[in-house]
Amino acid sequence: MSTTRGRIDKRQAILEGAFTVFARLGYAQAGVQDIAAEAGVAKPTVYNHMTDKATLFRHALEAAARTVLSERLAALDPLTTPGDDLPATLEGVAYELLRLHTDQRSCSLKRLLYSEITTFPDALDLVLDSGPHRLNQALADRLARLALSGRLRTTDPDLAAEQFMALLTGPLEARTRMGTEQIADAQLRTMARAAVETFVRAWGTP
Amino acid sequence: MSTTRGRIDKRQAILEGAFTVFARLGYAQAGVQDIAAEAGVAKPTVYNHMTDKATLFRHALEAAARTVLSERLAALDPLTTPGDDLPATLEGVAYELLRLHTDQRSCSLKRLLYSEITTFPDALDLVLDSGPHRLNQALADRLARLALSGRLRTTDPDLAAEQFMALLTGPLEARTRMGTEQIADAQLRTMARAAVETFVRAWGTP
DNA sequence: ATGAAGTTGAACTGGCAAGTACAATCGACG
DNA sequence: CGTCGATTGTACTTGCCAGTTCAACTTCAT
Repeated sequence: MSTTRGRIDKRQAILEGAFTVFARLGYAQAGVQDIAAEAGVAKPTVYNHMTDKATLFRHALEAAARTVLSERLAALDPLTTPGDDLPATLEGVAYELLRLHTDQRSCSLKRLLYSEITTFPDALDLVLDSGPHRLNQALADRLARLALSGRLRTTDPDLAAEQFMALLTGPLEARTRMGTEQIADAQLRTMARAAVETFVRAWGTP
Repeated sequence: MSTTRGRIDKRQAILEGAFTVFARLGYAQAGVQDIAAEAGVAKPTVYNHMTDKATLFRHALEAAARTVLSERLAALDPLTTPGDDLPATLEGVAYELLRLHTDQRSCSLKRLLYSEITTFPDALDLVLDSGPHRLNQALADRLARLALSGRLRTTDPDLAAEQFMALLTGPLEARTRMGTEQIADAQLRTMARAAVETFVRAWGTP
């Protein structure tokens, strides 16, 4: 096997520590030393697992992206079995998505992507392909089912999914000051309600 | 006066050059040397005008933000005298806003903000206060007029403005791969139309 | 036990770039 | 013309940090 597991995989600790430190300081400011410390590991150990600071960054991003995506996909589950009250179900999902979109890891991931897009153009493929694109796809699938069963009037589920997410997460940027400030739970609920109301007014069945 | 103008103000050239280079390479990778070259100026001259690389960055951001904001505000003008066909007017404004949101300077500004938010927390105030917040305000004002004259059914113009912008620019992120790819003009028109259609379905008067 | 693989701390190298010092130059204005 | 201030090129100091080396140490499999 490639890595022995004498202790609980250092590799995992390194990736998590790397993401934490990169998120806190940015790529340039983060020292490999800092990362090693955060992971509870010596600097040479980092270089045992990763050839480069750059590849360390890429792998850390990739791991974080995977986690974030799976969380978001899970949040869509209630849409497969919507109760009698569609708006209520939508609101629940919307709220959950907002919560996930405002948490620490998501915000940091987005910031890191934006910041290093110039120096790591390939990081985009690494993350986006396993990112919003797949989430949109999944949401569109659910919405298509709802349209088929006559509970939505949209003819283009992909567009509907795109707009649903836009209504939901668009206002976040301004309200969280680009992810630097947390938002009260009550306000998240209000935002979810507002987004769903507009969406349903536009595309719901009377 | 603070700066003589023996030649056409170097200061301006420096700020523009700085923004260009910062946008191209990111803060860390951009060398003051590069910036001086881009501005057609010697390195010590840069330090004559700016004490620091950091303050140079701040001033460059601030200047760019001012430009971007004024362009966007100007795009709202048609809403003050909407013709008989409100959706058409909205579409025109929407398209113009999309065009501005996808241009080089806007994208770079957004990227730079996101990337250096950790190292320059104060840059947020510098830009955001003169940024989306004021644009939202202006748009909300226009929408309030429309609501008063019975052409929109919304009761909360601020919310309406927020959602209009969200519907419009939300889909941009995915489609431009976070601002790294340009979008065909025709597609911008389609997106504007889609956003306006949904907005009008939700809040327009029949 | 014993040896292989991995880990550790510390110290070292090398390169890169911020910021500065300085002497030569340029341009404006009296 | 001559002076003053800003500008220029160059070269230097300085600090930082990625990446490496190495010898000592831990862990585990056989």
